[in-house]
Amino acid sequence: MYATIRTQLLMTKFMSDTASRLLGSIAKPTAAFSPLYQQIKGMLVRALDEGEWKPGEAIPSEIELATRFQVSQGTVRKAVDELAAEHLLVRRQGKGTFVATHHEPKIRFRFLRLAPNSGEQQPPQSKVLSCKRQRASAEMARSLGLKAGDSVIAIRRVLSFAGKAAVVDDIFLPAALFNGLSADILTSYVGPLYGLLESKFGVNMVRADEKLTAVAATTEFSTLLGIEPDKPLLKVDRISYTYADRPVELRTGHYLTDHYYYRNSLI
Amino acid sequence: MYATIRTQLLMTKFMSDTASRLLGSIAKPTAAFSPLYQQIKGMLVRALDEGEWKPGEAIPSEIELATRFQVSQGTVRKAVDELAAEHLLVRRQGKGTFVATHHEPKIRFRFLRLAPNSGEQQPPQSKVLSCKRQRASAEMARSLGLKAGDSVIAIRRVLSFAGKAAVVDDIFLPAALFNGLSADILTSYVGPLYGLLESKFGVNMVRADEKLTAVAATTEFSTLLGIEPDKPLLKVDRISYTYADRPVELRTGHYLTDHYYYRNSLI
DNA sequence: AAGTGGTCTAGACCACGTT
DNA sequence: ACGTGGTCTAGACCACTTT
Repeated sequence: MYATIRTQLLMTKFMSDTASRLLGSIAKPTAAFSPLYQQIKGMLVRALDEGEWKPGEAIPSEIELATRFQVSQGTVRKAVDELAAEHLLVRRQGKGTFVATHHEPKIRFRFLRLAPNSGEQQPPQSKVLSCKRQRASAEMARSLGLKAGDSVIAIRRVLSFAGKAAVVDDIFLPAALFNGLSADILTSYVGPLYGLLESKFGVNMVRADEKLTAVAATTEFSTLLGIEPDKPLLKVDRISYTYADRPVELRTGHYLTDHYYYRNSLI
Repeated sequence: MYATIRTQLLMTKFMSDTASRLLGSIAKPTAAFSPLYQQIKGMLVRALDEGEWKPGEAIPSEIELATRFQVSQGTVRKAVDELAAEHLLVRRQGKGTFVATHHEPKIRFRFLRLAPNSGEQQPPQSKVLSCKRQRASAEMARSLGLKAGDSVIAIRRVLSFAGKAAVVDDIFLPAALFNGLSADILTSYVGPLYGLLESKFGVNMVRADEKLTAVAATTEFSTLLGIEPDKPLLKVDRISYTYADRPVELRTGHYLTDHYYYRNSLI
């Protein structure tokens, strides 16, 4: 099976020196060529997307993958290196390479960029206010790659640190992917939402884009956060993506930044 | 000279298989070991910091560096790869490896994360309001690694897009590093501030940390931005670093996010 | 001792840009 | 034609973890 893939790869995409040796210089390099390690990276992502290995599990060793794909260990290595840099995989020397999971202590809440002005970082408490099924708006459907009128699950929750409300989240998920998700399930679950979505629904968030603006608190948000109206809030619009860049979550957060700030690094 | 360095590296840090072959198995690996490519990366950063190669210039080819450091091309490659990933260097196939510069069109304003809600991204106009020399506050001195009472240059400017004011920046630079910087120089210069600091003062910003909060506009900022008081603004506190993680700039921006947003990617 | 990822080397050849 | 970075291979050995 893999030998077939290999041949196809080489024929359509790239002439490795091995192939040159084997086949002679028959074919010219094509206009758009993609290196072997990129193709292998793509195949690994597809395997992750199809759930061949679940979050937290080990993927096959480099040597094993190398024999499977009929390439050298170094080529597999480069593919895995990039996936590790993108946090799809986690390497552990001496143990193996694992599918990244939102349950891991070091990764938990890694998409939550709020840090306290003083004191230690601590995990938030989540209180679910509502979880309703509704029709996607036109813009929502477009962002999530849904058809107009498809169902989404709308969640509203409040995050608190040390008992003080700091964030109101409005979360929208394609109902087709998260069938059965309810307020009860959300409430009874401890840990990050993305951990739940990963374990119970097999959808692993790996990347997100955010748009930040400053807005005045509406009366709605001011009551939810226990602050006076018109107080400035940090509004965070997020689109989250799973493997292969499929958008699967829309989220708007309203952050109270009196005692917390949104941290970012520019490189 | 390089042979000496090489020997020292090997003795203190790491036993390459070459070294093992040469020296036999005399020394045991030390507790804290740093791979060769990391050491070479460090030496390259030091060279950049000392200005051995200026922004925009090419550094020596990989083969040249390999013979200099007495390692294989692959080891140099790994060091350069990491520096390219951190945007200290820029690789160009067929041409060479270059020191990253803020003048490059693709890099210009890469620390400015404001994007328009609609329409094309465009470069900002800068209007310098003041440029004064003053004493660093205690906290400022601490952040910049200065002694209490050292001089800093304080710059206030307004950035506009399509003639509309969008940002007020308050910038603080160690006077010792930027002697002679004046409002005139700032005003007569076209392009990003970091480009000027790089060309005229030899200080290249490579990394920055930001803290974002939402605040109400004071009367001061509301007049500068031409908006009503108490309007929500995005406050961005930034510390910028040059090579080897030395902090060299403190900056607070107040962003009007009516028509622009702060974009961010979580990975 | 065995298995995994991590480092390093040496050599071949490809793709890209310049001469 | 040549020099640069980019890819790929094969093999050795190191560091870390588990058996």
